[in-house]
Amino acid sequence: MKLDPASPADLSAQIAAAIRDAIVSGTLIVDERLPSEAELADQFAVSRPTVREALKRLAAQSLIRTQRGATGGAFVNRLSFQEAYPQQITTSTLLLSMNTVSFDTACEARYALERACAPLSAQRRSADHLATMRAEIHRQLQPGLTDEAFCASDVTFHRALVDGAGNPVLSYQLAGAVEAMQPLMNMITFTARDRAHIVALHVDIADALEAHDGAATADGLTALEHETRKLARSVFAERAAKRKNRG
Amino acid sequence: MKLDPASPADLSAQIAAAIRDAIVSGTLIVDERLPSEAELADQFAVSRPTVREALKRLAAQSLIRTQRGATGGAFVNRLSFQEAYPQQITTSTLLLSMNTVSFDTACEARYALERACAPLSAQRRSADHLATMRAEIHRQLQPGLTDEAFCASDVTFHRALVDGAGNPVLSYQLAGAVEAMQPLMNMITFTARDRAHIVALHVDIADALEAHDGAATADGLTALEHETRKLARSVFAERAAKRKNRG
DNA sequence: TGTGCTTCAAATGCCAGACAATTAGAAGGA
DNA sequence: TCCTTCTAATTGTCTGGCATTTGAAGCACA
Repeated sequence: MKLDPASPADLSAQIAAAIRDAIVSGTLIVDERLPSEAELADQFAVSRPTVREALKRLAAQSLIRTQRGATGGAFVNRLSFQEAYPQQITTSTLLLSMNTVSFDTACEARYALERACAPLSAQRRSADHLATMRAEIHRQLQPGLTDEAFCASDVTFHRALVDGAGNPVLSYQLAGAVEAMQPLMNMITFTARDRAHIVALHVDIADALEAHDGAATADGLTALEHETRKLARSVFAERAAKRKNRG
Repeated sequence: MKLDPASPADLSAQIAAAIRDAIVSGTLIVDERLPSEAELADQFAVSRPTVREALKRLAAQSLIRTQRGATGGAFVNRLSFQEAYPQQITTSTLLLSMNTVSFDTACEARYALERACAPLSAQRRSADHLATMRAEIHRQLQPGLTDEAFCASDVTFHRALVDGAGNPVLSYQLAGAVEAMQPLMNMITFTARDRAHIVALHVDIADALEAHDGAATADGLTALEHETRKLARSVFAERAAKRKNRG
C-alpha cells in the first residue's frame, strides 16, 4: 500500500482509499484486525492523527469498527443490512431534497420499485406483514392524526409490503426509495377526502396481498401512484396560484 | 448543538451526528459554510483534532467538502447522484459479498428491480442507449473475451437499459443492485454455449426496447433471470461435486 | 490445584501547540 | 488600470503527551 505524493487528495483520504480497496477486494477479510494506529502511521510514513482521520472516514461508512483496550484496534466490520439502512436513507433523502428532483420523478421511481416487489410479496408475505398493514390502515383512519403522522404511517405500511417479499436486498434498496419520499410527502396537506381515497387504495392493496394476488397488488400500487401524483399536482398548483396572488 | 458526556460514542462521532442532523433537517443549507475548525472546537469544547475527525466522517459521506486558504473552510455539499454512485456500489457490493446472501436472492432482487425499469425504458430510451446496448452485444460475441470482460460488458448493457428509463432516482438505486452482482457473476465460468444463450436474450431485450415494447422487455429480463439462475445452479453443483470427489 | 485479586501493557481517545501549504483579498507601485 | 507583493485566515500535518479502557499475565491464598 503506497501513497501518491503528487495527488491533490488529502493523505487521510488516500490512506482510507487504500484500506477500503483492500477490504472490497478481499485482501482484508471480515473481523480481521488492522495494524494499530502507530503501525499504520509507520507503514504509510505519516503521523498518527492522519491515520486516525483515515480510520474515521472508514468508520463513517461502517467499513471498520474500533475497540479500545489491550486487544483492541480496528477491525474489518461485517457490514449488516441493519447498519446500512440509515446511511442509505440519509443519502437518499438528501439526494431528493437537494437535487431539484421533481416530485413526479421521485414518485415514479418509488412506485416502479415497489411494484417490482408486489408479485414476490403477494407470494410470500407472512401474516405478520399483513397484520402490520391492517394496523396502519386503522391508524390512518383516526380523525385527529396529523399530516406528518399520516405520512409516517404510510411509510410503515409500504415498508411492510416491501419486507413481505422476504428479500433483504430488495428491502435494503427500497428502504431508501420509500423513506426518502417522506419529507416530500410531508409538504402535502391531506384533506379528509384525500385520506379516504388513499386509505381505500391501501385496503385494496392489503386485500390483494391477502389473496396472494400479485397482479392486483401491482394494480393497486399503480392506482395509488396516480392518486398521489394527482394530489401533489393540485397542491402545488394551488400554492403557485397563492404565490401569484400575493406577488 | 450539545454533546452527551455519558454517551459511549466517541466525541467525534457525536459531533458528526450533530452536524449531520443539522444538514438533514435543513438547519444548514447547501453551500453554507460551517464555522472554522477552531470555532467548532470552541463551540463543542473539544480540541481541533477531534473536530477534524468529525469533519472527516462527514466528508466520507460526501456531506461536506473542504477548501483550504483564506476563504476556505467546510461547506455543506450538494450531494449529487454522481458522487453517491460509488458509495452506493461499494456498500451494496460489500453487503452481498459479506452477508451470505445467496446468489438466488441477489439475482431475484436485481431482476425484479430491473423489470421495474423495463416499461419506462421501453418508452423513453434514446437512440444512444440502444446503440450502447447493441455495441455491448457485439463485444460479448467476440471469441477471445475473458469471463471478467464478459461480465463487465453485461453490467454496461444493463446499466444502459436502466438509464434508458431517464429517471435518475431509478438509475441511482439500480446502480447498486446491478454492479454489486458483478463479483458474484465473476465466480461463474461461461462456456461458449452459455454466452450464446445470454447474448440471444440480450438481443431479444434490445429488440423489444427498439420496438418500445415494455412487456416484451420485461419478459426478456425474466427469461434472462431464469437462464442466469439455471447457469449458476449448474456451476455451483459442479463445484460441490468436485469438492466431494477431492475430499 | 483452582480461584480471585492486582498489576501491567497495549491500544484507542483526546488534547495542546506548532509549523507548512494554500488561497483570497488588501495594499502598493508601475 | 493592471500587476506584484504582502498579509491574514484556514486547512493539512506533525510532535509529544496524557487519560482511559481492557485483556492477560502474575501472584497470593484457600
